[in-house]
Amino acid sequence: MSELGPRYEHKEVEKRIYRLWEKSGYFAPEAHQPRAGNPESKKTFCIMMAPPNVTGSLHMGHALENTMIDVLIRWKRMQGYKTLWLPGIDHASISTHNVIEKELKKEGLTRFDLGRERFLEKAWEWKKQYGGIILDQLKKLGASCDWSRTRFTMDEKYIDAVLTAFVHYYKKGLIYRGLRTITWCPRCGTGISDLEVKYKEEDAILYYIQYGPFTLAPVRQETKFGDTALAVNPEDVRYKKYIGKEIEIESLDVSGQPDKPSKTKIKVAVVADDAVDPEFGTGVIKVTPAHDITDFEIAQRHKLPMLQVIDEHGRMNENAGKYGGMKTKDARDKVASDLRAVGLLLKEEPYRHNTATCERCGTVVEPLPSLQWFVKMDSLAELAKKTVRSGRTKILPANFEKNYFSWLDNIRDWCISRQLWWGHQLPVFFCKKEGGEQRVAGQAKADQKFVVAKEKPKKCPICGNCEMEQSPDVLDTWFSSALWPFATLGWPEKTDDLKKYYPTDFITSAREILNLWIMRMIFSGEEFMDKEPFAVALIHGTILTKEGRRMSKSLGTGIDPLSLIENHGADATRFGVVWQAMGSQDIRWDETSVQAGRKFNTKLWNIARFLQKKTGGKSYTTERLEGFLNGETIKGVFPEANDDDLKILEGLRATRSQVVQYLENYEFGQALHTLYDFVWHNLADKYVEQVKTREDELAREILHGVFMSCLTMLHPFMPFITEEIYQQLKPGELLMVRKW
RNA sequence: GCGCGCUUAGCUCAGCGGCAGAGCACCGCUUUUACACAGCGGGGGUCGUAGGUUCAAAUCCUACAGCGCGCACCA
Repeated sequence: MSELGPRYEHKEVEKRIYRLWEKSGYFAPEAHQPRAGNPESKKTFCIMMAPPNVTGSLHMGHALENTMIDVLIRWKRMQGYKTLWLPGIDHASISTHNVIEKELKKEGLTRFDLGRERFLEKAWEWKKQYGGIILDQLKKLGASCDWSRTRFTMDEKYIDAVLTAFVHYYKKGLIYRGLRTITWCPRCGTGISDLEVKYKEEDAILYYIQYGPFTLAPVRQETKFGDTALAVNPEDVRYKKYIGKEIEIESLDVSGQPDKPSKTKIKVAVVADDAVDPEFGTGVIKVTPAHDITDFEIAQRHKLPMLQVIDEHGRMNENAGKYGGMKTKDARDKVASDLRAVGLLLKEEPYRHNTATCERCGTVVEPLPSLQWFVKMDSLAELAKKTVRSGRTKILPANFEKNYFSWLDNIRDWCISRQLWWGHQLPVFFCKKEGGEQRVAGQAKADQKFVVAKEKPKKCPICGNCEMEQSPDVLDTWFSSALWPFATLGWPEKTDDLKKYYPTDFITSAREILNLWIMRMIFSGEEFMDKEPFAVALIHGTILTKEGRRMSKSLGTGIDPLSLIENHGADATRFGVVWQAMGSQDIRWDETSVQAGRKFNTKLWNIARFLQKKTGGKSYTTERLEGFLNGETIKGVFPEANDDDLKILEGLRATRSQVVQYLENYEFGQALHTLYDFVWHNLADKYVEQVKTREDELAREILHGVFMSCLTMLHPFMPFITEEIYQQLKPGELLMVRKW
C-alpha cells in the first residue's frame, strides 16, 4: 500500500487506470469467472452501442448516452453478470457524402467530377484516418466496451448480412421497385425518406387563382403545369355537381413568348377524395401527382396521369414550356406575375407554413417522380407493434409508446434506395444491353427486368451473354443499422455469440431515433431472429444549451465533452452529465454540475486519506458489514455498536437499497444524487467527525467498510477515481469486478 | 390542427397528497492535521394563473396562459 498524495491528479490517473482495465481483459465477457454461490454468474447482460457516424466526433449526446450505458454495464459486471458492451461505427451514407463533398467543393469539384471509384477510395481513406477517433474519445470517457468486438457497418461480414436481408425481403415479396413520387433533395442528388425531412417555418404567400368555376389558393403555383386533375371532398355540397365531370378552365399558356403572358383553355377532370379538407382554403385542390406526395396518392386512387414539370436539379423542365429551365423559386414569382397580367390572379394573402428541407444539407426538397426501391411496411409494422404490445420490448418512459404506435399506424412504404455511392450497393443486377438500371422517369421502364442475388450472376438471364450491371444505388443507412443487434454478433451465421447475447438487454436513444432506428431494429429482429432485439428501449433527454437552444457545432453553441474531460476529468464529466439526467427531460446544460463532480472527487480523495491515516493502512475484512447489508440485524453483527455506528450503518443500508431501486428503473440521476448525499453529508460530515475522537477498533472497521461500500456503489458512475483509491487501499484487486 | 412534456430559490433542477429541497451563486464566522475544490451557520420561494376534490395540494382533477418536442398540414 502506498500513501495517497495530497491531490487527485485526474490526467495521470485516468491514463494509467484505463490501461490497467484493458490489460485485465475484463471488458470482454469471457474474463468473468463464475462466483461461488452467485446465481448471476451464468447470466449475460449485453448492450449494443448506438454506432456513431464515421463522420462524428464526441458530442454531449454521446457522452450522456454512453455514460448511462457504462453505468449499467459496470453495475451488472460487478454483480457478476457476463457483460458485453459491443462498440461500433456506422458508415453514415449521406452524412459522409456531405462531409467529403464539402471538402471537394473547396477544390471546386463535385463528386461527379471524381467519379464513383475515386470517390469511394477517398471515402475509405477518410474512414481509415478519422473513423476510429470517436471510439478513442469514448475510451477517455471510461467506456468499458469490449473493443475486440468492434464492428463497422461496411465490414465484409456486415455487408453480407445486409445483402442477405435484402435478398430475404425480396424473395418474400416485401421489396419492390416502383415509380413513385418521392422526396428528392436536389443538392444531394438523391431521394430521401420521410424521416430525413426537416420542416422549417417560412413566410409565404397564398395565391388565389381563378380555376374555371373554382378558386384555388396554392403557394407553389409553378407546379400548376403538372396538374392532371382537381379534387374536392366527396361530402362537400358546394362542389358535388362537378364530381366526375370534366370542366374547361382558363390557364396560362406555356407555349407563347416568354415576356408576353397569354391565356389558353384546358380541360381538367374533377375527382372526389377524402384527403381533401373542405375546411381549408377554398376546399378545392389541384392535383399534381408528380410533385406532391399526397397528390400522388390521390392520383393512384383515381388512376390519374402523372406529368413531371420539375427536374432533379430543382428546375422547371420542358413540360413547363417557356418556364422551362427556371429555378422553381423564380418560376413561382414569374407565374404569379403572369397570372396577374392575364387577370387570373384574384388576390394574394400572406401565409406562414412549413417548408420541407433536407435534414442533412438544409436545401428545400422537391417531391419528384422517380423509380426507387421500397420495403412494404404493412406486415413489418404489424411485427413492430406486436413486440411492444406484448411487452417483450418495453419503451420507457411508457408515454412514448403512443408516438410509436401512431407512427406505425400511419406508416408509408420505406424508400430504401439512395442515389449515392458510399454504402451498400443494391444486390440487384440489370442487363447491360438494356443499359443497366434506368431510373429517371420518362425514359424509365418500371417493368424493367433484373436479378436479385448476393452475387453477380455469371450469365445474364435476360440477353443470355452480357456482363450484368449492378444497380448503382446504395441502401438507406438505416437499412443496415436496422440489423445492428444481430449482425454485430455474426448473423446470418449461427455463431456462439448470437446464441449467448441475443436478445440484448437494453438500448437508449434520443426521441427522434425511436422511429428512425429503434422501430426498424424491432421489426428486423422479429423478421430475422424471431425475437425482439432488446428488452428495454429507454428514451433520454436532449442536452440543450443553458438558454434552451439546440447544441450545434455550426452555431458554435456546442459544449465539447473532451475539453470537459481535459479540464475536470472524466469522472467529473460523467458526474455532471448523470447529475442532470433526470428521466427523459431535456437537459439545459449547467456546467456547475461538473464543478460539483470535481469537488466530489476531492471529497472522496480526502475521505480516503483520512481513512488511511486513521487505520494506518490496515485492511479489514468486510464479512460483518456484508452480513448486515444482506439483512442481518445490526445488534447481531455488531453487538458493540453505539448510536453513531447504528446511524451510519442504517444509512448505508437504506442508501444501497435505494440506489439499486433507482438503477433498476434506469433513474441514473436520482441514484447519483442519493449516493452523493449519503457520502458527503452522512459519511464525511458526520461519521468521519465522530470517528476522530474515537480510538476503538470497531469505529475503524465500520469507517473502512462503509467507505469501501460507497466506492463500490460509486464505481459505475465515477470509475477512475474509485478504482484509483481502491488500488491504493487494496492493491492487487480490481474494483471493477468487486462484488456489488 | 392532433398528441406528449415542462412551468418550484438569482441560475440549473429534484420532490409528485401530510412542516418547501439539492448543486452552483450569495452573506457571516472558522485556517481545529482528511479536505478552504473545506467546515459550521445564514438569507432567499404566496411551487405559471384561475377554479375544484380533500381534514390536508407544489403534489390529484378541470380550464387558461407561456415554452419545448413529436406527428400532420403546407391545396
